[in-house]
Formats: sequence, structure tokens, C-alpha cells
Amino acid sequence: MLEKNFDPKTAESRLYAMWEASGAFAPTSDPAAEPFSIVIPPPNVTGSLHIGHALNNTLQDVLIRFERMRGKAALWLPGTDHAGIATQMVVERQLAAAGNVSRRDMGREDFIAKVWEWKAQSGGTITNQLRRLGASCDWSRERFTLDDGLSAAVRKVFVTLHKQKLIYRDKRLVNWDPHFQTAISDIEVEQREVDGHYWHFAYPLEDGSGEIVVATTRPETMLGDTAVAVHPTDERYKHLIGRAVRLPIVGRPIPIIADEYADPEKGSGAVKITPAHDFNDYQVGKRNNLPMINILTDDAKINENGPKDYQGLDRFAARKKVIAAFEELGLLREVEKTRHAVPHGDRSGSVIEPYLTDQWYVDAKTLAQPAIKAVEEGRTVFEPRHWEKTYFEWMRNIEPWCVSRQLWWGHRIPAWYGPDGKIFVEETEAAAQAAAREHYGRDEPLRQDEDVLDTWFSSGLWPFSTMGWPEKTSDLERFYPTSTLVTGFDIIFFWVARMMMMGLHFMGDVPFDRVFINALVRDSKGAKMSKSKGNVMDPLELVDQYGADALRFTLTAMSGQARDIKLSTQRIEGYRNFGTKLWNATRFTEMNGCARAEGFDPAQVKNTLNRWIVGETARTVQSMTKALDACAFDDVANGLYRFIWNTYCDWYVELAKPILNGSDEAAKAETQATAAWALDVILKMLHPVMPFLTEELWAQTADLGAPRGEGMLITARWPDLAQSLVDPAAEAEIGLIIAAVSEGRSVKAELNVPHSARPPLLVIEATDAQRAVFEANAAVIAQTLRVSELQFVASAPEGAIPFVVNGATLALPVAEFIDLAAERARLAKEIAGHASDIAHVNKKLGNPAFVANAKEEVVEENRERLAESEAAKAKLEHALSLLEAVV
RNA sequence: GGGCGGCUAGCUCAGUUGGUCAGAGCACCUGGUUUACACCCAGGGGGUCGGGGGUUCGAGCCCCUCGCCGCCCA
Repeated sequence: MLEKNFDPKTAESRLYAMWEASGAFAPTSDPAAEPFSIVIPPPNVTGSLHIGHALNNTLQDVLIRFERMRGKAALWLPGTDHAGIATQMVVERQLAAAGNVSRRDMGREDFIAKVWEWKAQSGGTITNQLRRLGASCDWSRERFTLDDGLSAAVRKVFVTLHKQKLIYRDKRLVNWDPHFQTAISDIEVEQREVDGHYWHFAYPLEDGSGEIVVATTRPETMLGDTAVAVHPTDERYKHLIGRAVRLPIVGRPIPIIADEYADPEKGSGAVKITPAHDFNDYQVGKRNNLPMINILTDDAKINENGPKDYQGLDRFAARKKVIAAFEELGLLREVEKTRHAVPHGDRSGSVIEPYLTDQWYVDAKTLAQPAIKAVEEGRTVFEPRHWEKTYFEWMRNIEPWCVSRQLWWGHRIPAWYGPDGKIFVEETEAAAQAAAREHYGRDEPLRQDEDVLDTWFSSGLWPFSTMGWPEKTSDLERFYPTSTLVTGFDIIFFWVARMMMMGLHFMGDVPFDRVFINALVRDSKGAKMSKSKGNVMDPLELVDQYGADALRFTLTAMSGQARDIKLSTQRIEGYRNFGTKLWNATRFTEMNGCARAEGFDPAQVKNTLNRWIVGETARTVQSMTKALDACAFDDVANGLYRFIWNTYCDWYVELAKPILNGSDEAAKAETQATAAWALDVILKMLHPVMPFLTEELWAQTADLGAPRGEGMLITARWPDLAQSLVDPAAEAEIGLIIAAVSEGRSVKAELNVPHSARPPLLVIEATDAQRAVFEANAAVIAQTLRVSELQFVASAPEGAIPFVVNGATLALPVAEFIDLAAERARLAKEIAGHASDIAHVNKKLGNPAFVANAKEEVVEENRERLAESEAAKAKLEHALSLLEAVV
């Protein structure tokens, strides 16, 4: 006998260990099986599971378990990302907290050793947390972006792109993070609106004949100004073009140039140009061949190009000093408050400096073209579809991708420099040396590039590097392109787009057929979860509290088309209850001898109730299969919830009770078998979403009746039930019973008939078919509706309360219990309901245009509806008149 | 400034091609020792589908417009 409740705490780890040990997570080796593959979005190797991971991985697991049960060779390939900047940051912070020397003092090799140490220590955390969730990844194929195979793939890709001139070295402005002292890519920059000022500075004309006023939010950059620009058509300044101003503080003469970048509407119409420290100014500088003077050091202090007394000053201190100097010189014309966007590093949070450096760039524009085309042609489809717009928007305006990082934790760039600066890009040092020997005619000492690659460079290769590329492996052959990628919209640019470009370029095919973009999980008020806000929900705590299945079901149910999910524990609790409900339904069937019958064929079932549940089950299987195919996760969860709770438990089990307690042994045996059969189907359908509870129930019911011969539920076959199992006659019959019982209950409750009262149910008017149904099901109806019996009478006795069900008139003789006023009110309400319906339909049918234009079946439908409402209303009005007569 | 998404019951959200589409869960109210389940059962109240206009015989669903809210990119 089943315990009263499912105990996730003890069952989950036991079941997971059983699955893993059985090898169920690996794709079947059956060569005939259709492949279905997913690569996991690799979490940071040293990270821990947050609620977003829980959602993302639950959905992947739902798909994988579904396809696995369908008999496909289902591969969910797991792994982790070295997460360059994030991980390096964590380790640096740890070193600092422990009072250790900084990484620079420590040296590259020792520092990297420290990071590997940290990886060894914490690297298993997140994968173990995924296990707690129930993720059925094939751990035998687990990869890490810095493992040997993936590193080889990275080098191969870099070298190949370089040879194809799709990777190049260039000196240009980059987004420089002074905190980490590295370049970062455009998308790692966050624009934040902050309060600031416009300082209006007067630059005196060189000949002393006047001044020109420029405004800036970043005064310190004036130390690197190399021009003042005005619009070529700006009459105010036309005469000044070609002349010069003397840059205050610095004393350098700089030209006044004409450039359309200067906006005559803004400020004075003149703008200072600092080509080495502003992206717009950089373009102006290039157009006008201006000198580019870098005034900053790597850590954003004024360098040797600044005036002596500014050198070594931090950028913000320099700003103050510049302002003070202008004030002193009498050249500060105005200070205007403003709000403006300031770039910040997404990891460091520090203000980003546009900074002139040598970096490696990927020609993203070229690589993007096939990636755009692939989505246009539908070779990769986004779900929900509208995310394609976001993807296109970015891809069509893509800029060169800066891939070098001045970090230590990552893939070292496979480029070596000769003594004269000549660059050799090769997969190995030996190859580089060979190339150098060839070039110089002798061995020369080479120095490897100090930089590492952007983390996203290696994750961009993930769908094929994890499968063994560049080797021609059987996994690549079988599982690439992958079937579905499940990820968040926040990394469409970072990751999805890069995988598309790399996959198409190196594999000649898209990396995935479908990209499902999952929502962002927020707190119950809709706020983004963050440590600083203290509103973080830890998925592991939720698993401890409610069980993994409840959390999984909740996340699945809330995964609609919306962009975010507002998660509340109340909801999780509700779905935990749902699991308990199913548990208890199983317990009930077990108590009532429900067991699988040898050779049970749902198509051969005789009893109407059983025929009905067979049909409902078949219908549900079909809709669930369809929904899972479409990644309609909310439909999956809601459909299962409704079928299991509202159909199977509320009606099938309730209506089956009299049979199970009755004396018709044949009907009883059939019901026991059918109940057990339907439950098995339920367990299968629910398994992808609630794997633990269902597997446990599967095991606990394994010995009841005929053996299933299917092994564990995780690898059992997904049900395939034909539409022909739906029996319209059974549906009509059970539908009538349900309607009669529901309506009868409603009447009793509204009239406050005491719970203990057992009046008979009177059948007054009904078609022959309906009468037959009532006769055949009198016992069930009596028990379920709690009436003494069913009586078939010609007319309602005085004081009986009539109600109309599917056109049939029934009544409950409960006059002695009820309050006439309450009954009058009830009847009046019912009548009013019908009256408004009649008015509504009459208006439609009275409109000749409607009858002429609407589809025939729609018109017919309305006519039927009108007839039904009118009949019901007439009956109730009659009842009301009788009631009035009594009073 | 450009783009995207949202605005449906107190709350969180479903509503496929316009025609029982006004729904679900939670919350709320009433009643319940109905031998599976109080993590339960039965019943009930509650919305002019953000405002306005249009197309149509008919609009929560299509078009226009306005208003908020959120996100992304400049």
C-alpha cells in the first residue's frame, strides 16, 4: 500500500541514481532511432544554479524526456563554460579577501593554477544541482569549454578564420574596462542613465580675436582634443573654418574644422573633438586626418601625453582639476545639469573608456550574412517567432567583434610575434616556429600573444565542438544540427547569433533547427531577482521545500509566450498539491484492486464510463503530444492538470466508485483494468514534467496485475492512442450525467438544502435516449448527487424545485427545506440569464445581413441556441408561476 | 530617437484562422467527518477585455490613433 504522501526528499536522489546508473540518459544506440539533440547552454563552471537555470533546464528536460519516450535517440549534451571574465573576477576577489597578493604580483602561471584549483573545488556544484532538478543529461558526454578537445577546436577556428581574413588585428577604439584592464565587446557594455553636467568651455582663438564655446560631459578629455568642429553650413562659424584655437591648459593650437557631425542645434553648434576617447570623435578624426592623442593609461589615469601636473591623476580627479582650471582662467561659461547615458562594464560596473588599442577582430558582417539568410529561409526557427526580429535587427547592423581580452583565464590567442613584430597565427607553437623559420630563413625567438579570447568565442562553437569537431565523429554525423536550443533572450546576441555564424561557417549547416526563447523569471511582483534586492528565490531551497516536481511543473505551467514569469511560492504549493492529488488517486485505485489486465485493449471496453475515460485519455494524449511538439509548455501543464484532476479524479474515479463497490463483477473487473490502464497513460504523459513522482508511482504499481514489460518509466514508450477510441455516444451519456449532477448540486447548494437531506431526483421531461441514460445510471447519479433514488414522474409535484439539463427537466422535491424567497431568486436569476441570451441571439438572427453573410453552420448554431434557451426559459417561468401560486 | 513586448476578474495569466471566448489557477465568500486526498470535496460572487475611432452582418482577436508600463538598441 502506498504511503499517504509522496516524499520527495528520500525518493528524488534514489530515483536519480537509478536512472543515471541504468544508462537511460544516453541516447539509444538503435541506429534506426531518429535523433533528437539539445546542447545545454553551458552555465559558468564555478557558478551555482539560480532560478533562471531551473526554468531553462526544466524545459530542456521536458523535451528530452518526451522525445526519449517517443523512441528517439535523445541526446542532451551537458557541460560548463569557463566564463573568462566572471570566473577570473571571482578568484581575484577571493585572493583579495584572503589577503593574498594581486594576480599581477602573483604572475600568470600561478594565478591560472589558482583558478583551476577553484574550478576543481567548485566545478561540480552546478552539475550536481542540475541533478537535483532531475535533468536527464548524458553526463558521459559532459564537456568544458577549456578542455583539450574544445581548446583544439578554438585554435582551429581562430587560425582558419585568420587565414580566410575573417579575423584580423586592428588598432581602433575599443570599449576599455579600466577595472579589469581589458577590452570588452559592444554588447558587454551597458548604457546607464545618470545625472551629469554639460560644462561649457570657451576656447580662445589663436590670434586672440575671440573665442569659441564648446560643451562636454567629460571635461578631462579636452586634454586630448585635436580639433573643434562646426557644421559646414553654420553661418555663425563659417569664417572661422581653417583657423585655430589655442587649447587651454595644454596650450596646443588645434584647428577649427568643418564636419557634419557638429549639430548646429546643439549647444553653441561647435563641438570639441577628441578622436582617441570618443567613438563619434574617432570617426571625425579619421575623416579629417586628425592626430589621435591618447591621454589615458590602462587604469584610466592621465598618461605622459597630458600636462605634467595632470599625469598620474585618476580620470575623475583630472575632471575636477580641468574644471577648476577653466574657472580660474575665466573660461568656464556655463554649467548645465543633464541626464545622459554613460557606458558601464556589465561585469565590473565601472565606467567604460573608449580607448585606442590593438585588438583582434572577427569580421562579423561577413559571417552574419549566411546566418541572416538561414533564419529568413526558416532553416532555423525562433519560438516565439517574434524574437527573429530582435535577431535580424542586430545581425543586420552588426559591427566587428572584438574577441581579444587582456585577461588570463581563457583560450590564449594562437598568435606568435617575431622579433620584428611579424605575426604568425598557427594552431601550435611548433607550427608557428616552423612558419617563422620559413619566413626568416632561420629560427627566431617567438613571443605568444598575451591575450585570451572572449568567452563567447568558444561558446559560439559549442554545438559542434562538444561533439568532437574538428574530428569527423559519429556524434557530429548523428546529432548535428541539433534539434532545439532552449535559452534566454538576453543572450540572443552574445550566444545564439555567434553559434549561428560559426555553425554555418564551419559545419556548413545551422546549429539548430529551432530556438526556443524562454522567459525571464522574476519575483512575484515582477522585479528582476538580484542579490542586492534580496528577492532571490533559490531553486534548491524550493526543491527542498516542495520537491523538484512541483518546481518543474510550476515553471512549465508559467512558460507562455510572455517575456517574464512572476514566480510565487503559492503557485508552487498549488502544483505540489497537484502531485499529491495524483498520488492519492493512485492510492485509491490500489485500494480498490485496480490492476493491469493481461491483454487489455482499450478499444474493447464495454462499460460506458470506461469507454468515456478511454476516449478522454486518447484525446489528452493527442493534445499533449501536439503541445510538446510545439513547445507549448503552458498548454502541456494546464492540459495535464485539468485532465488528471478535473476529469480523472473528479469524475471518472467518483463515477467509478459505485461500480467498484457494486456486484456487477464483469463491470467491476473492467473498471479496475481501465482505471489502471488510464493511470499508466497518465504517468507517462506527466513524466516529462514530473519525473520523480511519476517514476515512483510507476515503480510502486509495477506489481499490480499484468507486468508492463516496459522497464523504468523514463524509457517507457510514449502513448499513442487513436482518435477512434473517442466514443461520441459515451461522451454524450457521461456528459449528461455530469451535467445533471452538477446542476443538481448547484440547486441544492443555492437553496441551502441540508447536507444530510436525501430527496429523490425526479425526472420529469426527457427524450427517450436521456431517460434511458438516467435509468441505466440511477445508482451512480444517486450516490454522486446524494439523492435517495431517481423517480420518473409525469409532472413536478407541488413545491418541487425544477431545473433544466440539456433540455431535460429534472426536479428535486425539497420544499420543506427551502426558503421560498431563495428559490424565487434562483429562478429569477436563471430566467434572466436565459432572457439575455435570447435577446442577444435574437438580435443576431433578426439581422438579415447576418443570416445572409454568416456561415450556414454559424447561423444554425445560433438557431439551436435560441430554441434551447427559449425552452429552458419557458420551463423555469412555468415553475416560477407555480411557486407564486403556492404563496 | 529607433525597435520590440505588454495593458483581459482582487492577483498571476490563457484566449489558435474574427462567430457559446469572456476562461484557468490563486485569493475571497458559503457549506461539508462523502472510509484516495483538508496538500481535500461541493457551491458561489467578481471583468463595458487600457481610452477613442474604423473595417465587418459580427472584434478581446484585424486597421488607425492616443495613453500608460517594461525591455532592447542608439
